[in-house]
Amino acid sequence: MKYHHGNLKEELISSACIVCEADGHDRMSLRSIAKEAKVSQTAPYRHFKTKESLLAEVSARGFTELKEILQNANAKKTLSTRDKFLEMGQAYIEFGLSKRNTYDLMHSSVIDKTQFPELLNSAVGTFEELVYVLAELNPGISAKDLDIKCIHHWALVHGLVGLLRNENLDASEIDTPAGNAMGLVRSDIKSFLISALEV
Amino acid sequence: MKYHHGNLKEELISSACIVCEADGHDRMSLRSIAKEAKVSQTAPYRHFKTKESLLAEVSARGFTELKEILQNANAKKTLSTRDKFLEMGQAYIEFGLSKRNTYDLMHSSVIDKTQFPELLNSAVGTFEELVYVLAELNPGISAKDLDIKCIHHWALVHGLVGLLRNENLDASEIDTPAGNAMGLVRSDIKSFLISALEV
DNA sequence: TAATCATGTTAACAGTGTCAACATAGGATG
DNA sequence: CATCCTATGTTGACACTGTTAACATGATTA
Repeated sequence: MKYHHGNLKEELISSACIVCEADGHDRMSLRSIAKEAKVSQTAPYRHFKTKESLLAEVSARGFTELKEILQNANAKKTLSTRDKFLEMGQAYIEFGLSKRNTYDLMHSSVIDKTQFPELLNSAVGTFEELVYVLAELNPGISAKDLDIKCIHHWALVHGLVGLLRNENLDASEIDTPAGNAMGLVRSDIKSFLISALEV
Repeated sequence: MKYHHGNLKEELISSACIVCEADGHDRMSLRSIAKEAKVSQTAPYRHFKTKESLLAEVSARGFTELKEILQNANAKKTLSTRDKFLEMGQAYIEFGLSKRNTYDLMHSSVIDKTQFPELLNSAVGTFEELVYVLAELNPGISAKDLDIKCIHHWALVHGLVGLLRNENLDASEIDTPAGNAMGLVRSDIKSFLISALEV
């Protein structure tokens, strides 16, 4: 029986990633993941100053994963630039919908990103990947217009994820225009992106 | 000294609205708002089954207020349809930025909207207001295309609020393209909307 | 007047994040 | 090799949380 765990920090983070995605970050307790690692309830405090710090780590991994996904979409050499762009949009939305709770955490206000510079960098990194395609897609565009275009498209997919995820509009049994349209969009995200992004 | 309060339910709700906006819904405790109403910590349970029910009420009021704001923007008779539409977009974003924490709650997953039909109705109501302007702006459009257009524009403003609110990208001292662009957009939301909505 | 019932209170439970004080092990230093 | 330091673990405690059960009160109604 060893007193020291040896790899506790890493185990806590990866455990937290799993629990966060499964239950949501607000239902995750430090104590429970400490117990899962078969360690006392205060052991995590040797590696994370607060619960928020651990969550920041989980969030950062989410951004890293998202960035990789976007890079992969953008790296499909057989596709045209336009199609790579569409692929990225779809990939982004699919990430938001499948890693629902992680995505929630990534945009949650429980973590003050200004206090976690690395996390901020990860978040910013996602944006940069978008800059590359849009620059390729709009040759000769000014830097300012390019940035604004990025915000525009980022906001669109981010907002769509939010609507599809949070509102439960189409999951409800109530028959509403909003719900019906939401279901329509969800069933064919690519068509929606084509019409919305106008590319 | 009266044993019965007389108007506790209403006072709890309005108190919760204030605390939620001030501190965020996750930092609000039932006990604290009970104390604020000078009532025992379990008194709220005579009026709300759970904390979630009280938050649902707060959320519903947020949607109602947002709907009124949008209606007001849409009711400015001196404006053209196009300008009314822009006005609505701006009003939506300003609401999201000024009532930051309330907006957070409204789109938070701590409330399962399917369990609160009235809340779902309120949320859907916001959407309907958008349908009216867009129908006026696009005469002859099919119902399906109209709904999809609504989602498109709703997602855009919703997503923009999310980016401007949560990321802290432009508030950070780190100089990044994302941060700079975010500041740019924030400083002139109307111009952004004109370019993004392409109306 | 008497009974009912909505609305309040008190006491308690299990669970939370966090801190202070203590224990142990393994590497660095003499 | 012996000793100390430091990183990393444990135990115990504190104040706080949502929630329930059991009881108290007072207004409405039969």
